[in-house]
Amino acid sequence: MNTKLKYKTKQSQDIKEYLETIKGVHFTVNDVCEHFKENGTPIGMTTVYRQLERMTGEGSVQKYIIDTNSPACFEYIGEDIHNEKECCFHCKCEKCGKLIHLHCEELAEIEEHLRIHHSFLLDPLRTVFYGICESCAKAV
Amino acid sequence: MNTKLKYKTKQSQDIKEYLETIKGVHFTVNDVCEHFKENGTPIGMTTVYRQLERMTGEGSVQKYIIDTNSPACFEYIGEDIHNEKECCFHCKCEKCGKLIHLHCEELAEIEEHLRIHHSFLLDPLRTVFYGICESCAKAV
DNA sequence: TTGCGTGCAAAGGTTTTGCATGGCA
DNA sequence: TGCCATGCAAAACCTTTGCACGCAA
Repeated sequence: MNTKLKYKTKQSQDIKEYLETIKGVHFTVNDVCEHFKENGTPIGMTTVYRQLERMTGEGSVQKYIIDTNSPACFEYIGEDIHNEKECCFHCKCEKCGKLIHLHCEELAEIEEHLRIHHSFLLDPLRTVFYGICESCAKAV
Repeated sequence: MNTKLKYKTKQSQDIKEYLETIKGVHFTVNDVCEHFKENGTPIGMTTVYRQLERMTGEGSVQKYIIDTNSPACFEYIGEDIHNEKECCFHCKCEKCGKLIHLHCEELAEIEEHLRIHHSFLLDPLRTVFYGICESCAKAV
């Protein structure tokens, strides 16, 4: 599945260039397609899926599955991931569906706690905290 | 969506009875359908979906989304969950699929932290920690 | 009798696959 | 020229929805 890219095609380069501009931001396959459609140089949906799958395998892109009936969510991390020690968590609002990006040192301690006390190696990129966000809580 | 059950139908009772026998084990909608098909009293797929959705809303069933291309995973927790003030977390091993129940006071602090520092009301029943369990980590 | 739950069929949406074409090396 | 990446179309898949029927109260 994680086939290496052997040819440098215009599409794969365009996708990578675009992802560089939205580093750290969540997006869907459709978002990418729309961008290039508006840009005047449309890229096939299948190609986007395949490129993202490849990049996910390489580690430069992270894939999140938020809910059954919403499209998969991706995030471009970049190729220098190994330099960053920063731990990233996600909160998903069950009401409005908003996805919140958390870079919190204190939460990173969870990882340590689980490892030491429960012998469980947490995958922070895959783990999503579900609950109610601030604005939705106020609305009630 | 989370409509209350007003009539006690044979199907909803059968489903609940079956789930009692597989408490704490994860299953798919198809698993439930297959059980009743083999049992000689088939229950429609739609009904299973709707009952599980209702129970998820009530909190007696937890829903997990493991991967994009695999069906949603459910777990029957039971109805006595609300009597427990204890905070219950789940860890899911990404390799063997094992589901680990955690009753840890220290982890309950996450809830408080998210509420105070991030204004996020965590839903512990919905939240799953993903990672690698002890035995799978040793196997590597 | 009232109206809720059921279940079939169909729709809806996301993701994957087959295959011919075009582009990179 | 050889072969990979592309992209259209179609398939595959899970899940939801519409609607008529049957059953619980």
